[in-house]
Amino acid sequence: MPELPEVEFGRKVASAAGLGRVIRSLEVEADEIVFCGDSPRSVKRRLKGARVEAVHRKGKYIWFALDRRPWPIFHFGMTGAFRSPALDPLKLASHGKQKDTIWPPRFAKIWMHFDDGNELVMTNARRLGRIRFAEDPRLSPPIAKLGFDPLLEMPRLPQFRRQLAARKSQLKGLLLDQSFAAGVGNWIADEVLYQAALDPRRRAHELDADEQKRLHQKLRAVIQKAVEVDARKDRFPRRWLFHRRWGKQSEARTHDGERVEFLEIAGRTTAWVPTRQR
DNA sequence: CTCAGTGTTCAGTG
DNA sequence: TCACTGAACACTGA
Repeated sequence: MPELPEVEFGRKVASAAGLGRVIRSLEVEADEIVFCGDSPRSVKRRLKGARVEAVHRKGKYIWFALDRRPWPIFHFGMTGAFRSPALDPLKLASHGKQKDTIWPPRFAKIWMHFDDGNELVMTNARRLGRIRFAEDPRLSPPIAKLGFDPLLEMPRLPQFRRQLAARKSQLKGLLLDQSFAAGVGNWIADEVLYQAALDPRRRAHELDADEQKRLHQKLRAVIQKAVEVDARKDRFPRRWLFHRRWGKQSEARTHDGERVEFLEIAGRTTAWVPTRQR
């Protein structure tokens, strides 16, 4: 589920639930993997009684600015999410008529109760997500190494051109590299390359001026649009490759009837349209 | 029962 | 150092 747009929606959920409020109490799963070795007791000690002064995101990471340190950092892995009755994606997606109104949701790893009665849960079914603490998240290991966030700090074209010229990797691999563009994941990389009409195997440094410009424009546009609709797939434009890429079906076609093919690049399934991407 | 998978990290190779 | 690959992580859901 989570690439930049989904994580940004998670930030909104956390913000709606907890911004400006005090964490009065919390339940914490004993999970050494997800909590990076921290015990439930130490997680509670750090969070209980703290006020959430801001909810930040960079790339696929979310962290809280609390009124005391250290601050918690959340990463969803492949299956995590924030859930809150204050802003529930499942309710939104089904116009309120969802059978999945179980609370707390399955696979809850941390369940925060705020002083006004609001609640926030982070779920993580496959345990590839992480919750860790840092004195200054923006300056510490995972987040400090990230490249630009395409929603918040998209470089201007001249600088983007220089960054491309400095990289010899394949475009697909480059877009997935979080130290280049933070928050791009597998489907966004494919969508951007499809819309920019670029072969995912092309090398970054060999793009011509027009190709650089298309990549720059589509990277920004795809992410902006997905964020604008709160990462709701049913609201992604109908002509996006996104709707056609799942299941590796040999008969897959684009909106315009072009053949969708599949490659493995950088260890990930890559959907692309050879008749269009050069 | 098998297996892909929307993510990250690390060891190993060239 | 860079570029890249493969494996590991963990476990659901098809």
